[in-house]
Amino acid sequence: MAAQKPSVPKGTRDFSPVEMVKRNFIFDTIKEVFKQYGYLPIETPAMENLSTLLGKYGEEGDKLLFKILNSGDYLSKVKSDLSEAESNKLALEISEKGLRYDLTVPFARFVVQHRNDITFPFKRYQIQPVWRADRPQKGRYREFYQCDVDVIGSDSLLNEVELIQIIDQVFQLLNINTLIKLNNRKILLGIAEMIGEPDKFIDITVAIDKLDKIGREKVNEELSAKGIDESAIEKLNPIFVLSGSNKEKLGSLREVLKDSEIGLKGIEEVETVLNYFETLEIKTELELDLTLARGLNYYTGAIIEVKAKDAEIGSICGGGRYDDLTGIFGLKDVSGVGVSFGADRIYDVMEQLDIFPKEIVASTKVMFVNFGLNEEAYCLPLVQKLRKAGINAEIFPESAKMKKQMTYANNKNIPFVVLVGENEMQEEMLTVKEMVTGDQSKMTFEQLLEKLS
RNA sequence: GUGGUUGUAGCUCAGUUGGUUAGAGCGCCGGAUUGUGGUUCCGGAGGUCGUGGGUUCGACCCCCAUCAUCCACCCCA
Repeated sequence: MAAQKPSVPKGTRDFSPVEMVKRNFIFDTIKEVFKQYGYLPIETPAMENLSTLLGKYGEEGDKLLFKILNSGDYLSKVKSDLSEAESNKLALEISEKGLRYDLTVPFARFVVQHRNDITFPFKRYQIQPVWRADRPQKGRYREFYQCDVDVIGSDSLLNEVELIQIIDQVFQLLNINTLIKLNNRKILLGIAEMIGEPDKFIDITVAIDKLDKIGREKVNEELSAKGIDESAIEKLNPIFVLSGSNKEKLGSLREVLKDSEIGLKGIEEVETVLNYFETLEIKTELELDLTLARGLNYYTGAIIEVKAKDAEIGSICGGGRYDDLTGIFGLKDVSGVGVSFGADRIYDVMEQLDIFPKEIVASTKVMFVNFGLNEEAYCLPLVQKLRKAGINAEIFPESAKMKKQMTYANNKNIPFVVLVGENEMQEEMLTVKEMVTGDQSKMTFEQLLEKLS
C-alpha cells in the first residue's frame, strides 16, 4: 500500500507536550476558580441525539452540527426517494446522533433527565470539547474546548454577579487584560417593542450586533432588507449612540423605554447587577453595551461577553441567562445562567502576548545520567527517594553517550542533572550540575534532597 | 455556504523571460570533546517542487482541474 500523507481533519489539531502543559495551566486555573465558588464537575457524552441538538441554536447553528451516520445498512431504511430527497430531510433519516455543539444544551438535557437526583440551585462546571462544522480561520476551530460554569434553578441576580466575579478572577490569574460587556435581552426586546416590531426581534438583534463592525449605515440597510420600515429604524438610531457612563446610558434608556414593561425590567436587572459592583471590588472594566446581542436563541436575560484588550481575536468568554432551556425537554420554570470560557482562544491570546509563566514548562526537576549497569543500580533507589519526596525525577534509560543524555536534559528543560560514576559511588557523593548556569558541585544525597525541596 | 490567499527539505522561506545538477537559515545526525548540554568550528543525511492532467524541444515557473492551507464574510468560544 502506498504511504499516504498523514493529516488531521480540517480545523482540528494535535497538541505537543509543551502545548499541553500550557493548555493544562489554563484548565487548571479555571477549574480552581470554579471550585472556589462551589461548582461541581459533570461530563456528558461527545455525541447527543440529534433531536436534543436541533433547533436550539437557530437556523445557522443547525447547519453547523456534525452529524453521525447511523451504523449498519442505513441506506436500506431510507423511505424517501433518494433522487429527489432534500439533503436536510435525508440527513435525518440516515443520522440520529450528532456531536455536541456547546455544553449548555447538553447540560439542560442532563438537568431534566436527572432532576430527581439534583438539589437546586445546581452549580456545575464542565470542561469538554465541542464541535462545529464551521470554516476554520483565525481563532476558530472545528474542535475546541469550552469551560462552562452554570447555575440552574435560581432566578437571583446574585448568580450573574458571581459569574462576573469568576470572570474577573480567572483573567486576573491568567494575567489577561479584559473588558466585560454586559447587556440584557429584555432591553433589546423592549426596544423591538418600542419601535413596533416585536416579532422581528431576532433580526433586529442580529443586525445591531454588527454595529461596531460594519457601522450604522450598513446596519440600517440590513434592517430595511429584513422588512423593517424606515420610521422604525429612525426610532432605533438614537438608542445606539447613547454615550457616557453605564449610569448615564441607563438613565436615557429608561426615558426611551418608559412604555415597555419588559424593557424597564431589563434596565432594572442590569442596574441591580451593576450596583453590586459599587461595593464589590473587581479589577475588570464592566461596560453596558447595548449593541451586544449574541446569536444564540435561548438567552432571555443578561448577556455577557468578554474581550481581550490587548489581542485581536473574537470574544474569549461569553454567556447569559436562559429562562426556559429545560422547558423544551419538559421541565418548566427552571431558569439558569452561565458563561463559557473559550480555552483555545485564551491560549491563542496568551501565546500572542507571550504571558505563559516560564516555569510551567519544566516537568522533570532532576535527571540522573546513566553510566552503566552498576551505576544505574546504585541510582535507582535514589531516584525513587526523590520521587517519594515529591520531586519529579527520572533516570536516563540507557547508558548512551553523555552528549545524548545531556542534550535530552537540555531539550526537556530539566534544571538539574546528577552524575554518578565510579568515583562518586566510592565517595558516596553526587555530582550535581545546574543546567542554567553550568555550575556543578559535589554533594551528598541528603544535601541534594534539601536543595530541591 | 460565499469570496480571496498560499502550497518548494522536519520548520520558516528564496528560486532570474520557461533552460543543464532546486538553494539558505533553523532543526536533525556525526565529529572536534570515548565523564558534560546550551555557545564555537568541521562534516553529513534529508526534495516524485501538494496531486492529476495540459501547453512546450524543455515546466518549480504558463493554463485547467482537484485537494489542502490560511484569511475575510455569515455565525461564533
